[in-house]
Amino acid sequence: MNRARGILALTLYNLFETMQEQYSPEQIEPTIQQQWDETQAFKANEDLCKEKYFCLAMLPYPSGQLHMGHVRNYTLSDVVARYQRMLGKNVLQPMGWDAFGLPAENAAIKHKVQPEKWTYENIAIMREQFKSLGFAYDWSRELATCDPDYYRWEQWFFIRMFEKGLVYRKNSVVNWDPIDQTVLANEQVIDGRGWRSGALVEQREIPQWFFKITDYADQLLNDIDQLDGWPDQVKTMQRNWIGRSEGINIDFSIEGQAEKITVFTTRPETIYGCPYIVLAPQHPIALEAAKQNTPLAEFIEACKKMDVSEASMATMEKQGMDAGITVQHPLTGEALPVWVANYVLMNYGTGAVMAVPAHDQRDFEFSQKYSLPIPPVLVGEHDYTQSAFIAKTPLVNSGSFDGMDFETAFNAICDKLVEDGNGERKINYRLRDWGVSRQRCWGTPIPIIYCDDCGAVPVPEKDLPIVLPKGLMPDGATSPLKTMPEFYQTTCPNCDKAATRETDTFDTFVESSWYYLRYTCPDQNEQMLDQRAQYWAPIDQYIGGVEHAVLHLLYARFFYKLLRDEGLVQGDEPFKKLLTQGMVLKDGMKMSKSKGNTVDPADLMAQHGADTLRLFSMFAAPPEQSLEWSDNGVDGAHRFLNRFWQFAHTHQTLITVFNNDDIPTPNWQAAEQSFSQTRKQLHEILQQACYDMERLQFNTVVSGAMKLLNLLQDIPKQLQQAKAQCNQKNGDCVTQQAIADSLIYEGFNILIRMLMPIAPHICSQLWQDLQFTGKAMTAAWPKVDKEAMKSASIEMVVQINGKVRAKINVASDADKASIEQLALADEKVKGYTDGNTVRKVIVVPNKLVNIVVS
RNA sequence: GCCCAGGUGGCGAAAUUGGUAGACGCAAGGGACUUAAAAUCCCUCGGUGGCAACACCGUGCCGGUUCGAUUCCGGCCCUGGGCACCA
Repeated sequence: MNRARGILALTLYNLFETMQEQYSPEQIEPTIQQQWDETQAFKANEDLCKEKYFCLAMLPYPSGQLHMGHVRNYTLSDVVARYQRMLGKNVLQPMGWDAFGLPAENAAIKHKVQPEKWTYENIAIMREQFKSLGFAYDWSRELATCDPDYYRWEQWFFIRMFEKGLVYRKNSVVNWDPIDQTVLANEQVIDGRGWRSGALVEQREIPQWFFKITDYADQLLNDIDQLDGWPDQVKTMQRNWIGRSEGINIDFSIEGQAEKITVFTTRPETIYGCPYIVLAPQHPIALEAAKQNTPLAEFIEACKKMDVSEASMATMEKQGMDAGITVQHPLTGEALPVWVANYVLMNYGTGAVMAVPAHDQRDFEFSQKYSLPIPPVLVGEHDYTQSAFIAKTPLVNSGSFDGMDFETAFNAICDKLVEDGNGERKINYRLRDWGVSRQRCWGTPIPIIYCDDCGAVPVPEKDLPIVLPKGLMPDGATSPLKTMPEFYQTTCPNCDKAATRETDTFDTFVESSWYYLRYTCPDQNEQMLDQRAQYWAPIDQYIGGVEHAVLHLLYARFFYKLLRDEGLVQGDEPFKKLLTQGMVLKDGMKMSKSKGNTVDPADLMAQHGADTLRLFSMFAAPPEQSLEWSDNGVDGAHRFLNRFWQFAHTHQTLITVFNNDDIPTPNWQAAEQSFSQTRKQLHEILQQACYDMERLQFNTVVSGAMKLLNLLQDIPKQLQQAKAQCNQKNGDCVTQQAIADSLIYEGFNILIRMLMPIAPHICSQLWQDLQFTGKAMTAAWPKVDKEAMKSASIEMVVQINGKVRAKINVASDADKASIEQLALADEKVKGYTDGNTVRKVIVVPNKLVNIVVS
């Protein structure tokens, strides 16, 4: 009986022991998260005494469940935020929801659920998932862009811009589905057909609202130079998107008419090589000509039977038709035919180009197809049956301009055209004004009222916000706002007559162009932004997907300048540093529901915990590259955390004792060589981690942490050897033990701080278990001990003709001459140099010696 | 079509940006422990040849610059992102 009880007690005791030592994220993580909640650990205050740090990841669209792209994006941001906090900065990291948009309307059509309900339910799910991932957000600043308290300020600002003349209304083409009688987004057009109806999509012109972003083209271009913290690739993409080019508008007078056709060109020096000019199908003169020309009218009509995206325009087969009118060449006086072709874009330049088939590839292909002339006007041997000759060589066949080089000819011809009244120098931008009207119901209502007498009248400030009606239920056809008189019937603010509201809503890019500033004062009900915006702006680190490299980031930069010009913020640019994160792939493909290759972060969290997921997503690839998903890799990350946990618990007493009694300063002089080497490596790893942290290369920070743990796990073995050695020498083995212990303490202390930003739950828990001084929340980033890294000698590589042949040990302060001598004296090296002539010796200090022999 | 990236072992990657290619991890193979399995620990692991020391080849392909190139230059091939109404 007693014996049985004894065995039971022993078993329980063992069980208790194993439970203690078991790494259980499912217990640790909620506990730690609750501590953060209760202490409002991440609530940010405007503290003027501390250096502020605004860290932000692009706000998510609340699509439902979290996907791995979210986990990666928001972990990156969280690691930066926590790291900066450890450096002592006053960190703000908020979170919000890009809550308007098409998917909510699609869900409404599919599941008969109101967009608002769907959106808020998704937000609730995602908020919980974010919380269980342990992100250090200041939740008190959370915002959703579909909240009238948010979008009222967007409406207010739009009206300010209207009053300033920075917004206007004009006709613009959209994709029209003739069966569903609705406007389609580009993504809803599949192979030229409506996604639901299958009808051939048509281009249709409707009036829409525009922001005059082109007024800011030069600023948006020039201020790119201020963006030192942005990747070059993104800056280049933005420059190219704005596409500033210097050229000239040239008038070609139409024979027999007073009217002229104006073309824009950046290559006026090739004007003698222009055998015809080409109009976009939507060009007013083309439309005019089509009135008396049925085949032309049919051709223009046919050009409308396609979607409006630039990609489909550019890949489409070039087609054209002679418009039956002629113009006069401004320099030769020659009569030139006018063509209409689908490859000329109405919304770039003047919608008309002078063709120079010999020196422009698109014109060349067009000339070949329709057997039009290809007269060369530039010097150079070239086969003009194969391709256009693209170079800037001197002119030929160009009258009095023959022989001039590119620059001289460019200026001389421009001057001549301007002098004759046929030209005007012009700087053109590829950038177009930003069309913000959307024919959708789940968006911010555009605050405009149409009155028969007064025209488009802005809603008075006192009537804002214009709130979306409740109970919206889109059905895939006309926007419900257009069928709700209670929404659109109103009176004119000017004359009180019956009037109609605008039923279009804003492009959701408008919301995402300024949300980051609203985080600074989400509770401000009197104005759009207040003094707190001045404290926090600009964003110190912005993080988001590469797919936003142009549009979102350009619109946000534009809006910041608009806000600056209204005195609401200071400075020119909203984002000091930018990190563009790569995609998450599986089997080499982007993860998506349609491809059926998704991995559910919720499952993985349930299985391994948040820290494992965070660790893996930081470790698997550098932030900017695409990340290949691997289930085995996740297991590996979990194994590492388990090893980390086990190590702490194996050495628990040791570390606790050291911590409470302060670390004895070990006598490193008395240490065996291997211990100083280990300590040197330890600080080298830390130094690398500091460097990698600054350059946001977290994958190598994780590998550094792994190396560090491997190093610490080797110390007991080293101790055994050291003890054996000092026994032989009758030395002080107690000292060796003390040194090993203090190394373990020092190394683990560094390790736990190094991992804190990436795996904050396990680190916080261990910090408490090991009774480290102070709170885990206020732990500082570890410091490198430069002394530890000093060493009397270093190893250098010796190459013979660029191939590594030997290694030598040299004093760390040795000069080049003595290093060279040492290298040449090496036995292995002699084997290569004997009987050969040493031509040259290159010594790279601290790295290598290369001996060139022959 | 245009603009921007990327291409390194069986796989994810590293190489502080012209200086030891493959750190760290995954997978695989072998071994220890175990009645067994799991877990854990130890060893091997770019290719070819060789018992071995070692030799040669090797960072998408072709060429160039350099004592030295994954890194710089020129040309090509492939993959990914963006192209203005997906966000």
